[in-house]
Amino acid sequence: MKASQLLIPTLRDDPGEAETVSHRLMLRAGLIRKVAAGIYTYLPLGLRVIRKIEQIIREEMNRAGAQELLMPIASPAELWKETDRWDYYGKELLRFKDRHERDFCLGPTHEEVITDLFRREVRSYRQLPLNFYQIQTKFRDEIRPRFGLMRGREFIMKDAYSFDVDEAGAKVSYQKMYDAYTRIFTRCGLIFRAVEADTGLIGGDVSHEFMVLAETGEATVAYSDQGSYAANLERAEVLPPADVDVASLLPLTPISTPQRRTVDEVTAFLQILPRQLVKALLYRSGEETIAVLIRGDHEVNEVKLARLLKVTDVVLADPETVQHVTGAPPGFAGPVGLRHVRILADHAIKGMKNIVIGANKSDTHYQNANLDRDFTVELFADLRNAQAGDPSPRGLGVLTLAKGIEVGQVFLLGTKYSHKMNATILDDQGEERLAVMGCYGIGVGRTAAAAIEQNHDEKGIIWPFPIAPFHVHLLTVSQSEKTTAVAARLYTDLMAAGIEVLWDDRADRAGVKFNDADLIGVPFQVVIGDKGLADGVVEIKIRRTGNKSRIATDDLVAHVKKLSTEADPSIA
RNA sequence: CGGGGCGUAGCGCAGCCCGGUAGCGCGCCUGCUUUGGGAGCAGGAUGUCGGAGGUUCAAAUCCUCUCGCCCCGACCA
Repeated sequence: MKASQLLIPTLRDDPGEAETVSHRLMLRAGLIRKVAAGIYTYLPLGLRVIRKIEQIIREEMNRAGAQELLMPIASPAELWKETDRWDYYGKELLRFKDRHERDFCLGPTHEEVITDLFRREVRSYRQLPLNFYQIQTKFRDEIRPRFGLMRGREFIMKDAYSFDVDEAGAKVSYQKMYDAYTRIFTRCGLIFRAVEADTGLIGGDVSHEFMVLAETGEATVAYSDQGSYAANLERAEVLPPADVDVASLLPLTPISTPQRRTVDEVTAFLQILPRQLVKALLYRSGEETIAVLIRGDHEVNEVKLARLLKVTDVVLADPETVQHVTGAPPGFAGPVGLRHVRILADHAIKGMKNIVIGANKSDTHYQNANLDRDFTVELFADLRNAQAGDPSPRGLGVLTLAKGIEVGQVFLLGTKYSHKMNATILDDQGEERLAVMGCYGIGVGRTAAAAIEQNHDEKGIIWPFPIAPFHVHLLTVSQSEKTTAVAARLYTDLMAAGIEVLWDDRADRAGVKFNDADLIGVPFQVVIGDKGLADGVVEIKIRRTGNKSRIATDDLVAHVKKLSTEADPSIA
């Protein structure tokens, strides 16, 4: 296509509203424009990238045996009430009423709608397994949309739902999707890891997230430096420590710690290490208050805590509650003499001796507090975040932490939805059985954003070839008749050879075109000008490496074809 | 929702403290020159100063309310 006929509003300056790399570059390169917080228009160039990613997804989903359909974006409240998610999903579900005052919502995900379809249309195990997918706009009224397409409220998602007659079949379906996802993100040119994940609101038992490793990621991934173990930090298991402190018990001693509340303040004041101190944190879960003991240098993992308590979420208690429960302001809580609340502790506490801990009295801590002698713990559990250097829970290597962008997640749902919505089929014995489900999502726009996070330099985007908006950016750096004529011919020839070409035919100066081309990030730039044509050559620049070479005009098409095939074998 | 910040021309910003003519750079339009890494000269257009109310002879500027947006935290593809 010709740049003179496309809206590609590149920006010379960074827009003030964008901080992250992908958000900034998407705005600057003219891929997207904001309409409202977390809601964007995809401009022609941005849409081409989206369509490329969708196409890769479509091919791999089809190859994995899934079938495409399209569900509505508006869905009636009744379906959501069947699974209780009308209440459970909270404010993220954007609700509205139609003219007859009937409740509707914009679909944030489609388990209810697809399960409804399934129970109406599928009767027999002979029809299974089934896997339906769609690529569609979702709406989640996020608390805080941010980073452009990374976390929008309205976003394009591929969601798939598998139905099997039993758990074993569901696992096969799950594995097929896992494999398809691996191929999809590989084809998109991303460096990613599949990690064990928490199941959150969607529910179910087994889940993996596909994380694109990037500094700007919102999630933290813990992975073994030697083994295959990788998990979202929310879920990463921590083994109980092997070593036990064998020191002899010293007498419990109160010590004045005026105004020293935090771990840093107390340890500095007492000249001890954070690992010799235990924090007692009070959490609220519904009406209940729970004390959690955690080593000074560790962090509580609230997802683990909530799972242990079998609740959906826990929050730190407010200062009033702390005062009420412990009799002291926050910063001085401890298990010694603490009554009326359950006391849970991380495994690491078990082996500690002579610890420093809050005394439930303002400006006071205890030294040499000891388990059993001075306080008791109802339950020890894995309640902390993994840290770099922790042994891998699967025994091989130690954990490393990295930031990741979650571009996809797969869930083995089991019968959570089929049970609530009574989605049954007849098995080979003529018995009614609940369908066993899985669900599988990919954030399409987020994948594009993640690709930019991973592929850019100071000049702009460097698209991986398979998802680039165009393959070749043709730049005419002269307005001469000869240059224009050669460019027109190459433009046609390249397209005839199946190459997607963006021809910058604008009357701008060379510098403007070069800079825009580097910003937009099409993999190959072909520069046509009088200088080169005098020698019968054009120049080709590889955006990623910056390497430039001169190619005889007549050899260009074959050369580009070869480069393209190397860059994406699947187009051969 | 809590904390922080910002709304002035298409974009990036100054002006606000200390009330009185709305400004700069880029972009845009016209003409001439230029034409291989964001051109030069000349001329030109563009603002409900986010909105409403108030104070004042006078408000971008002070006060009150309100809306929007961004960033940090709790949620998620």
